[in-house]
Amino acid sequence: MPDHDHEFLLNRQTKRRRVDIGVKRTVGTSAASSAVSGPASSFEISASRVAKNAGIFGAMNSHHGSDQDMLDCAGPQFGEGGESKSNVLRKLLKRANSYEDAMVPFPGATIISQLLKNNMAKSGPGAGGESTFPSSAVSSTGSEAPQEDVCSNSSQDSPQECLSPFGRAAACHFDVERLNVNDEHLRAKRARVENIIRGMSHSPSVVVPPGSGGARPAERERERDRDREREREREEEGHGDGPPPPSSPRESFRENKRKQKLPQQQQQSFQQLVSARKEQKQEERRQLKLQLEDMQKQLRQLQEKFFQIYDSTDSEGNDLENDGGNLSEDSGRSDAGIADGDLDGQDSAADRSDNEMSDMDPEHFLDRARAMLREQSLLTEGGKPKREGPMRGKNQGQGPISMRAEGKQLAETLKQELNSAMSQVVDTIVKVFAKPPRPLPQVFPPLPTPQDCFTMSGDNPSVHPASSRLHSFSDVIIPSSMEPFGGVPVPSANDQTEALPLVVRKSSSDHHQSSAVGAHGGHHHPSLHPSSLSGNMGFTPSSFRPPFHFPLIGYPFQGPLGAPAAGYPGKDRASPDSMDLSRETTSLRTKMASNHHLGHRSCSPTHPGSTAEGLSLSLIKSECGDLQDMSDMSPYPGSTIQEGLSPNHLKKAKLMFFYTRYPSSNMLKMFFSDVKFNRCITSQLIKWFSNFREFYYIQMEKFARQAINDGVTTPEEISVSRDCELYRALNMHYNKANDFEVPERFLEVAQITLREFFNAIVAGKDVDPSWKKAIYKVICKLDSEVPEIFKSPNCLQELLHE
DNA sequence: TCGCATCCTG
DNA sequence: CAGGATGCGA
Repeated sequence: MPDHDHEFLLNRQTKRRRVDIGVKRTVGTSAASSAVSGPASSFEISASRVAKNAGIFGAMNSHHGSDQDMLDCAGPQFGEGGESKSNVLRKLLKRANSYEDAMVPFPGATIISQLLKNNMAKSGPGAGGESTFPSSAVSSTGSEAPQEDVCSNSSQDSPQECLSPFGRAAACHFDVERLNVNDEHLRAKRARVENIIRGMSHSPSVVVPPGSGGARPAERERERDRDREREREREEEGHGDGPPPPSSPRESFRENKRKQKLPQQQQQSFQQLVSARKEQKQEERRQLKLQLEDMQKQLRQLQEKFFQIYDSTDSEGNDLENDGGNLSEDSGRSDAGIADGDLDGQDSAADRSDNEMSDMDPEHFLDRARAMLREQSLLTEGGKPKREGPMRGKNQGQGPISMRAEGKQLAETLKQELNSAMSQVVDTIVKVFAKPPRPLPQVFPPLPTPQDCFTMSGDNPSVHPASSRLHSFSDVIIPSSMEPFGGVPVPSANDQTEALPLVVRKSSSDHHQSSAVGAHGGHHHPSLHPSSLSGNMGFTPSSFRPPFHFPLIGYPFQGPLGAPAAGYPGKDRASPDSMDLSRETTSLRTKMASNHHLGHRSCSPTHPGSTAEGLSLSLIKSECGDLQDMSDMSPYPGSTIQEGLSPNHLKKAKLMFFYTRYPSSNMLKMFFSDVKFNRCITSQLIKWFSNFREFYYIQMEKFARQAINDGVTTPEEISVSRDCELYRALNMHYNKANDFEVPERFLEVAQITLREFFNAIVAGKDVDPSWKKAIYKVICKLDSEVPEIFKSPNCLQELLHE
């Protein structure tokens, strides 16, 4: 919006300030904090999170467990070493995130290298007192391997390792002979475990976050080379404390790191014990890793099988024929997949042979799945014997075959379910909208009290009171026919076009539907309703009611109403109006949902006036109890309720202005009985008349002054006729089409008003800022009765066709 | 304080 | 014609 002048701006700002205050209050803390410190703090939060994640990335153990780990790590130092060590290991392996998750940030080779390196370091030269170098420089993968990396590695490795540098010193004292003896063994083990880990990191379930230094194939190669170098290095170091061979700075850093871990002074026996335990643990870890790897393998197999199942469901039709062919293909595929993601070839066979037993686990699982599927098929297809998997000649191929069949069956079952659900939904909808005319439930205008609602629907005991209540809409009665929709707010039910909610209650509510569904039918075209529902109210959350309510034309507010039936063909009468409405839709500036295009016709012939007039009645009754018998008085029953004011309503209001300049809200409700009244509608109508008056008085003042300027001296000289300028202006404003004969009384009132203005101006009262008030007081008493015809929602047609 | 009416502005 | 601001009366 353009800002015009300072005052406007000021006003705006004032208002805005108010709003902002409110916002501050509601959004309050976050807004205030975000003003200055908010972003910073949030950044800090996220930064800390990142740090934590970095911890996770940098360490096998996330920081959640680090405290405990540290405690555990500290344990051995105080004497309960063995127990806690194995506990730590178990804990590590049992971590909720699973081992492989923890491994993720670690290139498998690196982990193992680190682990083994730590182990080796213990058997490395006892060059104590070496300077400590930043461990980050040791990173073999180029990823920043922070100190905690080492620590957490070692924490998983051995508790003592966490106690760097002093605690580590204990662990890092070593036995040279033992190293020599174990070196080869260790190397072999290491290679093996590295391969395992590589295979793990190949596994599809192991996602190596990009940029986290994950072991990519090329990197792995380099890694392995580096590790070999390291081993060579260690060998050299192990045979003598000679100067480290000339190596790259990286290598020297690595060595320095190793030296950093070297002990200063420790008792040999304890170290030996520790070393022995380390060996044990190493073995244990290896076993565990192997197990883990096997489990991963099984997981992959499972994935393969499920993929096959879904493939078969996707391409059903030819899978029966192709099953045999696919068998080998599938088995080959799965084998290939395993081998591909597995162990770089070497050791894979041995590792797999280790775990043939555990291969049974997925099979068990699959058996269970098959059993379930069979059960399902029996239930759904009357126990048709299903083709069982043939003899289990091949372990790999058998699963896919039967799984294909079962998967296909599963797919069929699902399809059947979906089809039935969909057909149910469709039937429901068709029933709802295509049933023969029955008493139409109608959209209620705002019902201030539930009693009104009951009054209206109370005549019919079949209408559940609750169902005719407001449900989730504050001002809309959801007819009982909506109950089949799960009693959920209609908007959501319509918004969600999926069958889900419907399906859930389809059968249980079916007869509800059949009884209540008919209430919808009427003259509506079936196709009309979905659009109206989805387009106008579908997106309206039940908790949110727009200021100008969505139309519920399709849902007349009331079901079978024993109310007076006037047998009025409302549709015929209303349709012209609705046509007008649809023509003028675009010009309508009202914010309410423009429901007029559906407009004005959902009344049934049998229960016509009871809808609209009864509605207005209920409204009026709620606010002024003396009008309860208006339904009998109303000669124009038979229209439906609109949720908003249409251009025709505006036109009608303008015409009404010829009779009344100060209509009461009750009068408005009476005369706009086809509108579902609420506060906003009332305000809008009042505003309309206020605007009419504004224009009217402006014209009066203008012409009064003009008369004065023209030399008129006495009010008697002033008269308002149908050919005077004033009349034309007014007529142009309120009766633009000039298709309404302005009542004579209006001319009189205009004349009186003009003279009042004239007198006031002549008397100089216009210096008083509120000088018009006296005039208003006079004019407000000049209202005349508005013809009854204006009470008809279709008065425009009637009036304009007369 | 609320509702209404007017005034002002767009 | 609508929205906001303001003023006034109950």
